[in-house]
Amino acid sequence: MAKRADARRNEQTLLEAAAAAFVAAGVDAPVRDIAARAGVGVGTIYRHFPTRADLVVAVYRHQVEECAAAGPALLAEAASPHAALVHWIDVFADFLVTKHGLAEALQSGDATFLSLHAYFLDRLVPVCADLLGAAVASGEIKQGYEAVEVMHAVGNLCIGAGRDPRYDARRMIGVLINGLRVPPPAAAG
Amino acid sequence: MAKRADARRNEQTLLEAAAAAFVAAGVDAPVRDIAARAGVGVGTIYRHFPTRADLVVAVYRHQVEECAAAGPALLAEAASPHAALVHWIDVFADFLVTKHGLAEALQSGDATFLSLHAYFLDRLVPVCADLLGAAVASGEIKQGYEAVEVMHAVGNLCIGAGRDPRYDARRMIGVLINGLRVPPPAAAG
DNA sequence: GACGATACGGAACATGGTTCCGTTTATGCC
DNA sequence: GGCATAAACGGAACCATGTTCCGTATCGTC
Repeated sequence: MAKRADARRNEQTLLEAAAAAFVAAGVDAPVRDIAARAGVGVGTIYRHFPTRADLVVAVYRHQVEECAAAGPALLAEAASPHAALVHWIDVFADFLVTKHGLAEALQSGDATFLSLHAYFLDRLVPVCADLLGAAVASGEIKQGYEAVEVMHAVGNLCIGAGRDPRYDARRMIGVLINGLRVPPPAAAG
Repeated sequence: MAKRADARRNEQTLLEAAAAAFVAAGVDAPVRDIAARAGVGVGTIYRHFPTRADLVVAVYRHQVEECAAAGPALLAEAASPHAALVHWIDVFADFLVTKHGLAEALQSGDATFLSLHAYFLDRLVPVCADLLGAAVASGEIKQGYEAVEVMHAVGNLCIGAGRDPRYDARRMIGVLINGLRVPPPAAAG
């Protein structure tokens, strides 16, 4: 038999409650808070989403998929592979920066978030690898850098964005990507 | 009256126990563990080090001071301000990378570590600012970047070092710093 | 409407930080 | 040395949070 109707309803309610809680308190929002928002018991959360990572992935799956889909699209549209790469990384960084605590969770090393990390990598590293490869092939980016390390670095640079007004994650990501260019790089300010 | 002798002894014991616990379990080592290592009650820890940040700062103070002192020394010795900057950042990154969980704690945003963050910034940002300023003055580094953001970025890039063998924090820091060079940058591999 | 499978709720448990206070110990004084 | 006092100690108790478990309620079917 398929899932029961109430279960399906609860799963949806939970996703909305979790999304709201994540906005309000970050992806570490207490389980009890999420349960309370959804009007269910904590047991119900664990039944639908055995680990916190499952819940986070479920909440952000759409956006991760959009980000993944944006890669080939940008490569097709943009003026150059390098431009596509820069733009895509901007999309990726936007996503991380606007999700309170997500960048931290991704890199926390906390076992709770291991499968979250894995999902992001599985889904986005191949996309990034294509962009990076194209930019290398076009002679704009140095070869020898792996997509996974670039993603890791960009993800790291997103940490703390919005906490300290003196730190602009996108600006530093720009510096990093500039450091990947083959000389001479654009004299970006 | 000065501090009691047993108190002084305990403080020392605690510092050693904490250092050992930090090596074994990272800077988030449970308070009870540290207390057990030192053979004291948890209350004793809180009396000597009201916040976890105080304890961490006490444990690493020497090394932070050494790092701060290395700045002017490198500037005096190195072939160029840029070389001094690169070398100093390497020293700083080494420090963070070898202290399990320290980079994460610094950027966690957790209130527990706020004063730790503040101590690092107070102590090291001015040093970095001097190096950066010298490298800008010598025409090797683009102007317009603040020491605090560079430090923040470098600290961020140290997160996860040693957890994923595919990620080499120093390599990515190298890319970042290369991105700060005035064109043309060295064609570093 | 009754029955079995499914799902639910929330108490109970585990873990880790933090507080508090009764007890112990060091120190200065006689 | 013995005592009074302040300082310091230990660890139980408390709080917050994640996680498990099972008695109860609900759904879907016959």
